[in-house]
Amino acid sequence: MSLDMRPAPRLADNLHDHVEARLADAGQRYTDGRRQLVEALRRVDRPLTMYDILTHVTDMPQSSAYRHLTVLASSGVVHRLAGTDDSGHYELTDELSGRHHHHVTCATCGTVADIDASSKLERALEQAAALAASETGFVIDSHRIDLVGTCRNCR
Amino acid sequence: MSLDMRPAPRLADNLHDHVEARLADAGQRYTDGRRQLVEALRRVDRPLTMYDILTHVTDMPQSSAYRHLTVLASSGVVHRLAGTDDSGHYELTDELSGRHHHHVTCATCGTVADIDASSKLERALEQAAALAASETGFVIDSHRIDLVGTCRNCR
DNA sequence: CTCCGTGCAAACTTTTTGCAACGGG
DNA sequence: CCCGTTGCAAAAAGTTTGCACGGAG
Repeated sequence: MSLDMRPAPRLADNLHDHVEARLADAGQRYTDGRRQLVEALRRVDRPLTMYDILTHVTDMPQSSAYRHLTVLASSGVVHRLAGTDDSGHYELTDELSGRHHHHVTCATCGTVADIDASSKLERALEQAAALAASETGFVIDSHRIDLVGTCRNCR
Repeated sequence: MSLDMRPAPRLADNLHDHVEARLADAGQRYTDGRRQLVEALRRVDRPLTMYDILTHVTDMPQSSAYRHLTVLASSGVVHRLAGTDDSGHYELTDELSGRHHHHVTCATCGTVADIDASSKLERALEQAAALAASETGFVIDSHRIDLVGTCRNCR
């Protein structure tokens, strides 16, 4: 996991160029399969499960999707989140999507939606991170709020 | 998931009585195996994986542990969290442990530690929850912060 | 006596990996 | 040509379930 020496792209216009550059930094190629996955994650703009992904990217073997996502994750292109159920969810990283955000998970169906981060919230989280560091001895890399609730469909 | 009509025990002195009452409410018995699990979760006082649990509670079949934890979770005695890795972590609920708290996960080894919630943080989270509700149409049940970092052992 | 709880083994879900073939640089 | 990428199938890891027995109420 290398530090980000590259200026953060605030918009996703030239998304694929940035993805390619990140992959190149990690010594990886931006192949067609990987491009399809990035494109799907951009289009849907919501954390997707493997099942969701294979619905949007047909004719890709599951194992290839996992391998691509692993590469994309370690290159800082995508981020994997856990959710309340057992399956992982994938999304473009904050740096590539251009917005820092958090998540809300549906306790019933496991769907994850994004919420944008407010500055007030961020300040509170910074404090929480500092507190946690001093209490637990952890070095905090990142923070994330996960709210749990019930989505429209499950009500 | 029933509402909590029972006064929250602020201390865990009579923990087992409270557990028994919650189970009784759900029409369940407080058997020896279940007691062993609750006792282990109390002793270690940190979210435990199944692997951890079976280390502390020897001579319990894994399937029984899963079944007990499912019962305990649906009775509001334990809570299951996701973490960054693929395996679930279990802990006593806030109501039984007597303290509302959040978590910090080690990105390297997956260990999860607790952090107590400050009132300032809680206020910020309430606001975030309200914002999320209006933006996404979710009804928010609970909130949780998950900080990600590196623990002492992994540095 | 009747269920609930328990153990064992097998099934199921999600994710990872070995191996061989393909193909771009 | 070489090495990274891909597909297929099998394996691994985590969790759930069917079935039968035993013990508590």
